[in-house]
Amino acid sequence: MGGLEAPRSQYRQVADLLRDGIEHGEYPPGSPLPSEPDLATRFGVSRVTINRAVQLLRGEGLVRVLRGRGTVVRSIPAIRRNSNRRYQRAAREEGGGRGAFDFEIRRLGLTPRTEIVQLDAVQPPTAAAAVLGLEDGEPALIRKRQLFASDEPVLLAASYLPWTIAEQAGVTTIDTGPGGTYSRLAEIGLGPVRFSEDVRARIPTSEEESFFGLSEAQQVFEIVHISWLADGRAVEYRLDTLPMFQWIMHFEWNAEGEQ
Amino acid sequence: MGGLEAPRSQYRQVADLLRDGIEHGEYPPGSPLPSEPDLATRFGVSRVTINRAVQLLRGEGLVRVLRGRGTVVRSIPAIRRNSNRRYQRAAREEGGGRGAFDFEIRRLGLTPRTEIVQLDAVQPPTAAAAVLGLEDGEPALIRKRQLFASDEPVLLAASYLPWTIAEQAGVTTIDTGPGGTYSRLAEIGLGPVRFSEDVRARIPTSEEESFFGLSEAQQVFEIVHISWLADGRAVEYRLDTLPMFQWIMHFEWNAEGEQ
DNA sequence: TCTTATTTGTTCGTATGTATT
DNA sequence: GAATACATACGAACAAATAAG
Repeated sequence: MGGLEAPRSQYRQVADLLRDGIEHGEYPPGSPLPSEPDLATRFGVSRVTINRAVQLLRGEGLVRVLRGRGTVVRSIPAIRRNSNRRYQRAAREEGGGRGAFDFEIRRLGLTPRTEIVQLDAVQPPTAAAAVLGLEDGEPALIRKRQLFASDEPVLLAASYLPWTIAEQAGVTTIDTGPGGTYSRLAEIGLGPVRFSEDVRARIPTSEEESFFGLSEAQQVFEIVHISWLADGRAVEYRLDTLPMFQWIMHFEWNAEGEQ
Repeated sequence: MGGLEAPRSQYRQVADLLRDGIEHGEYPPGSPLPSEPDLATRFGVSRVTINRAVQLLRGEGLVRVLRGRGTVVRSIPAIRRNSNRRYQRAAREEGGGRGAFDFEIRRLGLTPRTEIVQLDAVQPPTAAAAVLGLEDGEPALIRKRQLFASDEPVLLAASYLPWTIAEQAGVTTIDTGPGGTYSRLAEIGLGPVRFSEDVRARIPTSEEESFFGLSEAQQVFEIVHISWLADGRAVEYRLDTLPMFQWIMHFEWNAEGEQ
């Protein structure tokens, strides 16, 4: 046995102890945990039990496990995603950054970075096509981005716009100018007036798993963001994927009526 | 080995097969999965491997595991939580129910049920006291509820109101009347005009674990809901806890300005 | 109530595979 | 290639919860 008691399973007790160690500074952010054989000897349990405990911490986002190298304590604090503020012009343009993401990250003293991994005319997924009112065969602009906070991957975003609108607004290039896509849309009279978001949790795709360094037991937030025009049409369909432990989502709205 | 191939681990392949079986009707909602020894023989793997696969499905909310009895396929579909609609008077009063929760559940053809487990004057948690502007020692009304959809536990809610306001509004009793607490608050001129919600994922408390039937690896949504008055004061601090797989959260808001 | 069979939960020792240094 | 570190898998065993008698 080795000192660990019965009512709570050993791997959960080990996880509790390691969690305490992380929160109390014994294992500071960025530092490695002892190796699993080490911990097994230290706690007097088998390595399988240690591994299971570490999987729990991994699921909580407390550690990042690097196969062949070791396990390190994560260092990026939770990022507050202000859904309302994100889509106000002031927030998009402030600080010279290209959007509210930059602001959210810099506020934490971290360095934001955005990589565009795809910028193309494509056949949109059926869900996106339906929302955007695209006929069969009508193309859409896809803008797929990877976003980082101090080199930690924190967000995957895939945005779809009707190609004709994207071309007219001049947002088919990498740099969409000050204020980004929304400001260009506003300039041609197609600025969205209302937004909706659907948030759910799901298991990551294998692409997301490797990008975020997730285990298969961890889940991600999936946010379906839709930008609406005054006449009820949608101009943008966007799919955001976020590691759950990395974000706090903030929403605000007024009480009655249709706002 | 037994027919399962290398690049993807066996327990994940087993999970994939079981997931397919559930989605394709081989194991319909409410039906039991074969026992773990059975599945071990069937797939030609050890029972530990089967157990691990089932834990994955459990984490996704596809099955409910009952120790000593077996594993059954869950039957409650994802519930759409419309944060905006929830706090409109029409939604609160419609259908004769006592709130938007009833509506959301009935829409799915399920039977809503609410149990009040605590209704008291208490010292609020520090976070709640700070938001509500309560001095040290000032009491708050706590209204703690368990909510069910066709007897499946789907939501835990703990709401805090300043006691003096709660008494004045007449909401210190179990039945708060048509439209609920918000309608009573409105009647004394303290109807909230704005709401905010902070959504994050965290591991469940042991209370939540047993109430929702979660494993330790599953997480829950925690929603901090605050109801604001026109003068910037808060009248309500509420903590909602939801099993992640059970809900889709919907938000809507207008584009510019302070709305 | 007690007993027994069934079912899931946990743990170990051992072994092998894969990734990194 | 060798050493180190994490990932997966098996067989075996026991614990804990449940159900049937």
